[in-house]
This record gives sequence, C-alpha cells and structure tokens, in this order.
Amino acid sequence: MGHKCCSKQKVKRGLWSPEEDEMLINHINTYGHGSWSSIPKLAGLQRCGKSCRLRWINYLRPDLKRGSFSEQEERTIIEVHRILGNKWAQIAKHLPGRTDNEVKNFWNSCIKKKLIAQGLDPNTHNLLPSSKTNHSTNNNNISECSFYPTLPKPSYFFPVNSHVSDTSIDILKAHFQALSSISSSPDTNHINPDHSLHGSSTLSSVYEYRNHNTAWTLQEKLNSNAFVEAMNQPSAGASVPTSSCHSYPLSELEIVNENCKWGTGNFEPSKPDQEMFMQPQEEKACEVGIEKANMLIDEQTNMDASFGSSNSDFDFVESTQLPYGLYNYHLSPMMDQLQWNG
DNA sequence: AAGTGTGACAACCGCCCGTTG
DNA sequence: CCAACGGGCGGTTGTCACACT
Repeated sequence: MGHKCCSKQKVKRGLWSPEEDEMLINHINTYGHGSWSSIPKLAGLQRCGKSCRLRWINYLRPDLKRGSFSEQEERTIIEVHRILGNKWAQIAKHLPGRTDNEVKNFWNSCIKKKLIAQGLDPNTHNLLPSSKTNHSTNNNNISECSFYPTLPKPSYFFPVNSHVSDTSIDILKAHFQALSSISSSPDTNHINPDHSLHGSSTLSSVYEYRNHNTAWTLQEKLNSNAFVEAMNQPSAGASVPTSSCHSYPLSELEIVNENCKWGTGNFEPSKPDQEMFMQPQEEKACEVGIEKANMLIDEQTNMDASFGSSNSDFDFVESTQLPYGLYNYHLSPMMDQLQWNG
C-alpha cells in the first residue's frame, strides 16, 4: 500500500539537523503531535509524517533515557526476548525510557553476539548444536554462562528471599500439591477452586524470582531439608546477582516447567529429568497447552489490558508463562481473576 | 597519514492492522 | 463490505566515529 507522505518527492531524508529537531520539538510542545501526517506541514518541515514520528519517538521525546544499557536492562531484555522473541516494542515496554529501536539495535549489536559467544542461539535461546555437543560432555560450559548461569534443566519459579520461613515452605508445599493434583487432570474444569490460588496474596512475595541457578524441582526442594537450610542462608540464590531479579511484577504463581520450552528445541534433558518432569501425558498436555495459550494470547491482545500505564504487567506475565505450557491448565483461572480484578 | 574494518546508532522501507468514510 | 488512510512495528540499510594496520 505504502504511504503517500513517503512517496512525495520533496521530503527530505537522512539525518535530522538541530534546526529541524527544534522545529519539531517546538511544534509538538505547543500543539501536540495530533496527526503525524499533518505535522510536517504545520511545523514547516520538509519531512514525511512518518519520519517526524520516528524522530520524536526514538530521539526527541523528553522521557527518553539516554546512555548505555545497564546490566539490569540487559538481563531484562534477554529474559523477555526469550519469551516474546523479536517483539521489540513489547520488550521496550519493560524498559522505561527505552525505545524499541534502541532495544533492537542493542540486541543486534551486542547481546546477540554475547549469546552466540556463550554457545546459545539468540533466536531460540537454546544451545547451539556445536555447544550442545560440548554440553553433553562438559556441563560446566553452561554453568559459566553469565546470562544462563545453570544448565537449562527444568526449573520452577521459587523464592529467593534471603529468609524463607517455614510458613513459606508450607505454602510452597501446599501449592505444589495443589498443582500436582491439577496437573494430573489436564482439564481445567477439574480444577479444585481451593487450589486455584485466588486468595494467596501471601505468595506474591514468595514466587517472585526465577532462579536459573538452582535447577532443582520444587518437589526436591520440598522434600529436602537442605533446601530449607540453603534458602535460609544469606547467600542463597546469591550466586545469581541480585540485579538479575525481575524488575517487573510476576504473578503469584509462576511455576514453570521449562521442559515444555526446551522440549521444543534441541536440548534434550537427561533421562531421569525426563521421567521426573515430563510424563508422556504431561508432555502432550504441554503441547496442547501451548496451542491453547496461543489462542489466549490472541484473545488477550484484543483485550488491551492497558499495558503501558499499569503496574500490573499481565501481558508479560501471561507471556512469561504461556510458552511453558502450564498456564492453560494451571493458571488460567487465576489469571482471569487477576486480569479482571487488576 | 591514509586506507580499511568494525561497532553503534539513526533512519528508512515495507508490511500489517485498525479505523474511517 | 470495501477501499483508503494513518499509525505501528520489525527488518534492513546508511552514516559516522573510532580502532587497527
């Protein structure tokens, strides 16, 4: 289709001069941008409206954060990209003051190379074939990875609080049991309302960190006194820098089976892991879950949960969970409620 | 000092989608 | 219902500064 404004002969292209910037800023500060297509004429610029919009959004907007990306921002980008892919605009929403263009450029010029250097496919975040070979013979390869400090074994979101009370452990136990019962019945209609975690605000501070560094199963943790001890250690989880904590709010229940993700890639967990984490019916359920999740994403997209202005990052939260396949069976009721209560 | 390579960033292009008449 | 339009987005290209030979 194209744009009329862009096909006009008289529009100037290339870098913007300070004078042009000033004219655009003055106009927008005075009148707002209104219709972008009318901006060039009103502001006296020989540019197409699209160019004006881009210049404003990517460079002139007053709320832009300039300068290099922080480590925190870098981690956020990687984490969100792993979930959303090249959805730069969506990723940028998690980085106040950053534009999609900025994030995209940073990814292409920096992060991409880092991931490749670490043997990870920047598109899938899976191990590259060559690295996978190495991985099978030397697990330490991945442990040294700064972005993915541990092997991508199945892991769950679990607390990283420096002190985890027995109560928290009990809550974890209770919810894990609830999830176990739910997962054994891949039919959302069978979910016991008591297990839907609706009122479990207590958990909001508990399930707030995803620790790649400790790839235990929650079951293992709950069955292990060592877990309790470890979590009570001030250094628990500290091998992952605190800066890697999510800055975005995560849902109360972020128990995620990464097998669903890694199962679709090249990585193959060890046999015991497969048995432990992914029973055949669960694997099937996971696949179906992803399928349904995609439908939910479409529905959610239409709902527009005022993403940008809200602290409740449901869009992202759901996206975080969906690819892993558990959302549909385990989280849907809760997320529905959160969505409407939020 | 000149030529070349590289990285970072700005800007453009083309497509998609929602809105409007 | 449909075409035109405008805005948004992701991919790509262009430009510039700097390092290296």
